[in-house]
Amino acid sequence: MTSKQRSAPASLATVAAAAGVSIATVSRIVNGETRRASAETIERVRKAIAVVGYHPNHAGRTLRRRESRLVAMLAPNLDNPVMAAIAASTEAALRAAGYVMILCDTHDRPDLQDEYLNAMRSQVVRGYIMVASVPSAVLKDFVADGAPMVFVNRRPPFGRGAFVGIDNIKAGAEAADMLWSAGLRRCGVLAPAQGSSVTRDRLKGFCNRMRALGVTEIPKAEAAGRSHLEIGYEAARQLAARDGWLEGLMCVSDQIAYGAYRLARESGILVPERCRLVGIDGNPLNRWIAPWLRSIEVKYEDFGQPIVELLDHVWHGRGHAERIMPHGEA
Amino acid sequence: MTSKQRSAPASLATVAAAAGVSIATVSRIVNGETRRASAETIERVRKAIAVVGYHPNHAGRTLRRRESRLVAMLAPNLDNPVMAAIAASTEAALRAAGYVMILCDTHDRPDLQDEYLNAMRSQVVRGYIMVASVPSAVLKDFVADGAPMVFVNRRPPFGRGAFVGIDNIKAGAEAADMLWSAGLRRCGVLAPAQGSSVTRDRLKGFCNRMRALGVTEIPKAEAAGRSHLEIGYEAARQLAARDGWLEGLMCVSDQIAYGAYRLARESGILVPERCRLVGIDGNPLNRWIAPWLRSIEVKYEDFGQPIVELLDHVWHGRGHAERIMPHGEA
DNA sequence: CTGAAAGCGCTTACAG
DNA sequence: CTGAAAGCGCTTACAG
Repeated sequence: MTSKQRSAPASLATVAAAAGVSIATVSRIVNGETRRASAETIERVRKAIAVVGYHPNHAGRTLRRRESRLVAMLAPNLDNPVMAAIAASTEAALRAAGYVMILCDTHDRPDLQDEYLNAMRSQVVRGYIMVASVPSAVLKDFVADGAPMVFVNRRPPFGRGAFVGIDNIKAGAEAADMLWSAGLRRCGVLAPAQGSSVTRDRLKGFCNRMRALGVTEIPKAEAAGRSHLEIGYEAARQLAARDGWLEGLMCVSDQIAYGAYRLARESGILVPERCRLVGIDGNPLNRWIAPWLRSIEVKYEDFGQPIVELLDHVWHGRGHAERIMPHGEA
Repeated sequence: MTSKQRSAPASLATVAAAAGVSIATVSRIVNGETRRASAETIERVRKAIAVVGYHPNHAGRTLRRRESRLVAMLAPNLDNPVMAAIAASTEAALRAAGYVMILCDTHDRPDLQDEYLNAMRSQVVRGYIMVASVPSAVLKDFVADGAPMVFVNRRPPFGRGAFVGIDNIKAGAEAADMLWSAGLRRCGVLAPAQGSSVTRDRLKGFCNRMRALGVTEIPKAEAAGRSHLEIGYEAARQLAARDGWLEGLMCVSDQIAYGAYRLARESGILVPERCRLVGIDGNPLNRWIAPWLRSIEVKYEDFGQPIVELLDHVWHGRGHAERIMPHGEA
């Protein structure tokens, strides 16, 4: 109701002039420094703010305070549902704490990660949330500098750092149990080639458990690809070509299971009757359109809260804590 | 290799002192104002920048220039794959043009949309990309103020504005053709209750085409719910209870089709043999795990480029253009 | 209870 | 080719 067409935006000075007080006073009131200020002045300033249509300019505040309310999240691959769930919940938790999240898509590339880290530093962001980070030169510098960071899913590639994620070894073991308890003995694993620590731990947990159960041979296929969907398809193809269709396949992620499913369907293999698929992640879509998939469920929509808590720890210099999130079957 | 542990970051002044020149000179060189400057000075400054580990502080620049390189995208519901695809492609296009995107999740709520619009203005963002915006008080003010905006998918709720989206009426008509050409005559539609213009147009296009083909009765179910998945499930339930299972169902979005699929499966109805489902959006996941769904494909990953182009138009005062994106069958 | 003043880091006309 | 200076909007010790 107040704004003028494209005129210069109102500043503290505008308000001060309109209210007949100093900008210091306006600043205090804007910032809720209400305890020392006469009720009358407060009222006059509030009115002036409404009249001139004042909105604070964070560039000024950031410059002065040498810190902003911005928090950067760097994540690979926005269209991965796991990332989307983490991003959505973190965004909500940060907003509740009075912060604004900047979401950067690194495409899992070290060069883009570095570009964004630099860009975010230039924005004077207050913290960095690294989801599935990748080793890179600038990241190394940031860690060495003690930049406030929380790592999610993948552990920090350099030194120590706050971390939120699940126990992937345990998750892998439970995937093994799923297949075993269904009576399946000849099972294989599908994974991305040169996977992250997440992949490695899930594989390790699975294989160790299987061996503990007495299974000595665990056929494995690793493939490269632009997405886990393609990786799953290709890895399943390699495995089927080599060992035929096994009774069960443990897929390192649900998306890999989707890829394997497609090949099975195209090959006339019934899932889960002829070949059972087990995944990890618990994509919420499963119960709607992939009822054939059993999966170790991870509640990524619960990650936001602990992520923000750990960031708070780091800000207060309380060291690098960890939050190992629970997971279940689904 | 240069950064010190948590010391104050280097500023232009630091560099200037180290290089023995004025901060004006450093500023020019940092900004590539290289034409007027001796090669020797440039070299000296470059060296000093590396030595002190200088990185620009955008708060200072923004304050001075009264504009930033930040662009805000406000979108409902980050975990909707349609939004994810639009966000990812826009982010890439903006980055290529030298901007940084801030992604805000409005949860389709007017109050959050307003909160974010205000917050983004405080960040001095240079433009606003409103994906599926909702009518709200602050949005109205922004539009009246002539804030640089591009609307995506849903048309601007107030006045005129730049727009990127598809021809939803045509898409609805083509969905009708899909069912008709498969020989199906008794078909219904599933939609969200109180849908947006997108929903209305898709419905309108579908019904008009069906009527043109001689179909007089088009059973329709509209349901409310937290997600299109639930809406699809519930709408299908209502329709089946009222009219039994029809030969075909046109679902206003793929997610609605997923919901309907779940009910069909639970009801022992074979899809697509007994009941054919047609959706709109062309979720890339379909070819992997939902081969039973035919869908009008929209290339949301192509939206980023035109969105940034229109933003550019607006910035240069070239008025409010539109880009109607193509769609196809899939 | 309130204000004058310094200064955060940067850009940019202006002078030389 | 380079620099001194003003000023963007804000916060905050300090003085009163």
